[in-house]
Formats: sequence, C-alpha cells, structure tokens
Amino acid sequence: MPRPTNPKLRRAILDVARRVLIEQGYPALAMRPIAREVGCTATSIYLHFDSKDALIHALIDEGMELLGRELRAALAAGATPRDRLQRLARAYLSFGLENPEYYEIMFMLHPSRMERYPAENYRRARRNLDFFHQELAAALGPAAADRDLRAEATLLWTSLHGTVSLLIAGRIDAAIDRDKLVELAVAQVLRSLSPPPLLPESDAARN
Amino acid sequence: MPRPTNPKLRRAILDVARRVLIEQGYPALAMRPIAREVGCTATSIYLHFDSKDALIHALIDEGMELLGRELRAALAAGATPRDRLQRLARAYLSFGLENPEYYEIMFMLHPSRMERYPAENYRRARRNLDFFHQELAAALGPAAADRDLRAEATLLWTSLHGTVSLLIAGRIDAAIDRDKLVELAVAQVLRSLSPPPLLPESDAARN
DNA sequence: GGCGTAAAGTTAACAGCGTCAAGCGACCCC
DNA sequence: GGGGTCGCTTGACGCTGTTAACTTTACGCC
Repeated sequence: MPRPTNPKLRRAILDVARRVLIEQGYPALAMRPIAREVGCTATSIYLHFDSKDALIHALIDEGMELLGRELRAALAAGATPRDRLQRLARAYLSFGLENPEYYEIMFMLHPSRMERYPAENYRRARRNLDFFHQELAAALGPAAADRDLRAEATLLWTSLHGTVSLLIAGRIDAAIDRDKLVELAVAQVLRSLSPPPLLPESDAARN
Repeated sequence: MPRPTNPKLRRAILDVARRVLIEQGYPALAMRPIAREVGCTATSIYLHFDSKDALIHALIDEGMELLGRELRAALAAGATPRDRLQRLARAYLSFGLENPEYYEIMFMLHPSRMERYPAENYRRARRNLDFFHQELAAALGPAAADRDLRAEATLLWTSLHGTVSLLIAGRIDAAIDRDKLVELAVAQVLRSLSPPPLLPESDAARN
C-alpha cells in the first residue's frame, strides 16, 4: 500500500533492508537495525510499510521479478522446447543457490509469515511457473494428450524446490557433490518428457 | 544433555511441548506458555533443556523416529524392491502431510535454528534416507553399475521433500489436486528406475 | 510576513520473546 | 541440628514488532 508519502525514504528503507537481508540473512532483518542504518527511527518505517511483513513482501516481489528475468533469459537462449526446459531447470536451481537469502524469503518462509501476502502478487509470482508448463506442453506435443500438464509442471517445480531448499539449508550430506545433485535434478526434469510415466499400478494392485 | 535431574518434569515439558506444537503449530512454541501449561516457570525448563533449541531438537528426534517407523513399515509391506521403493515414497509423503508440524521442525526450520543440532542425531536421522538408497540399489541391480546411487537417492528425497514442503506451506495452486500431485511424485520416484537417465548433453552441447 | 494546517518523524511505551544470575525452600547427611 | 545440594522461582536484561501521543517540518494562503 504505497501511501502518498515521501518516496525517497521508502526507497532507502527498501535498499537497506535488501542489503541487510543479503549480507546478514533473514534472521538479522529487524526493524530497529534497519532504521538505524537508514538514519531514521523504527516507527518511521511504519509510515511507508504497514508492517514488517509488508516490507518483506516488497523484497519478495523484487526476488520474484529477478527470478522471472532469469527464467525468461534461459527461455530465450534455448533452441528447442526440450532445451528450453533444461535451461529453465538450470536457471531455477542457479537462482536459488546464488541468491539463497532471496530464495528463503520467497519460498521457505513459515506459512504464517505469508498469510498476508497479497493475492495479486501471489498470482503474479506463480506466473513464473507457467514457463515450465508452457515448455513441457511444447516439448511433449500431441503426446501430452492424456496427461495433466499443469500438475506435472507443478511437480517439476516442487522437485526443483526440494533440491534447492535442502541445499540452501545445508541439510545435504557433505559427501554428496553439490553439482552432481544439480545435474541429476536437471536430468530428472528432462526425464519427465520420456514416454508416459511408469504406472505403479502393478505394485499398487498388490495393495 | 539429560541432566541427572527430576525426569518427571522433563517428560511433562516434552509432552506439553509436543501438544502445543501439534495443536497450535511451531510459532506458538514458546517457553512461557509451555511452562504455564506444565505448571512451572519458564526458567525451570532450562533445568532440563539447555535451550529452546535443545527442546526442539528433542521433538525433532521424536519425529525422526516416527518417520523411521513408518518407512520401515512400508519397507516390510513391499514385495519387490520396486514395490518397496514406491511404498517408501508414499509413506514419506504421507508422513509429511499427516504430521505437518513435525515435518516443519524436522525439515523446514531455518538453518540457524539447526546449527546446534547434535551431529550424532543428525547422522541417525539421515539413516532414514538409506532406505531409499538401499531399495534403489536392489531394484536396479547390476544396471546401476555406473550410477551414483547415493546422489540419486538423495535426489529422490529432495524431490519428495519439495512436494511435501510446498503442500504443507499451502503454496500450491488450489487448482492442483493434492492427491494427483502426490501420485505424480510417487511415479517420479519410480521413473528413476527406468534406463540410464536421459543425458542432456545434446542440449547442453549447444551451450 | 505570519498564521493554520497537514504531513513527517520522534519519543515513550506495551507485551512478548529467549535467557541468565541470584535467591529461596525443602531435603539429606554427618 | 548445621551445612550442602537439588529443584525451582523471582526478577531482570536486551531484544522483538507495534501503537499512541507528541513534536517538528513544510507549505499554502491571506
């Protein structure tokens, strides 16, 4: 909610907040330290942002746009749908690993922190996902007839997210090579193009 | 660090903490409310746990054991390695979706909260992953010769984690059917059994 | 030029957080 | 029965996000 108020201070707050986030991480993102560095008081921030969450949401929006730019660049560099899909996956993973602080507030924050995130921003953010859907559809062509590509594209995203988030969180066994895992994740995305997904019914039928 | 102190209060604290976590979620997990419900003061908790983190770690350990039990049950019910792998995936997803609060503190907590998590517990917790490795190896047999199954098993885990965590966080488009996504995630695990992973080199070579 | 008004920012406070040092009361042991 | 220790409480510190009330600044207008 951009009030009709001094926009210069708003910018300054956002700039400092971004720097604090990137340099010191999310837990260091507190109102008083930000205010101190901006050169105003903590309560002044509330003249420009409804709450701390609103400030974080502004940072999330920045991150979403940055991600969108990188995905679009990957898309533009690809020759075939299949190539583009591979580049999308790689770009998504790179974005997360190179901007872990952004990635964290964008996708790893506790739900309660996101409850107030405006629905419209949410919808816009999710549009980044459409790239996956779109290229998946293009790559599969008519072979996609009886497949739910929206769900499959979502699965591609959630799988990539799992890899990124656990790597960022430092929860992957140190013996596992990071690059190798990334390559496997990319390969897994391409694997989704192969024939119809294997049906587990023969196993499931066993009950 | 289980001090040689009144173990009854320790139990009571842990029981209340678990209930608060499950009923009110992680953000409600605060020292004073827990103490109030236990019938002691907040500082008393420090006689039994080094810190709030240590208390959370104890809950994480409980969750890890619960997960381990369910994975073992899935393993026992499976007829073939392939069937077991499918059941493992399904059990993992179910555990997360049915115990979102446990899952959150186990795998979705901010890294800084986990820094103090004892290395030994960490190692023990990761053993749950070995089930995936083990069944992947069994299912692939000699075909796995030139594949890094440790990394591949890790990828299966991270992919499942991505799906679980984003579902828990409520970040999946409402138009996507939850069960369908889960089925796709299970199918994706089984897909990792198909021939050698598709090589993206033909695309990558394009640079 | 001085006044009135509205905006912009400050001070002080509230309730809650995790945590720590000191103190109190009951029990055991010599 | 006096000393010591265990189990717990009291009170406090510094931090958090946030609000209400106050002060300062800026600007239009007569």
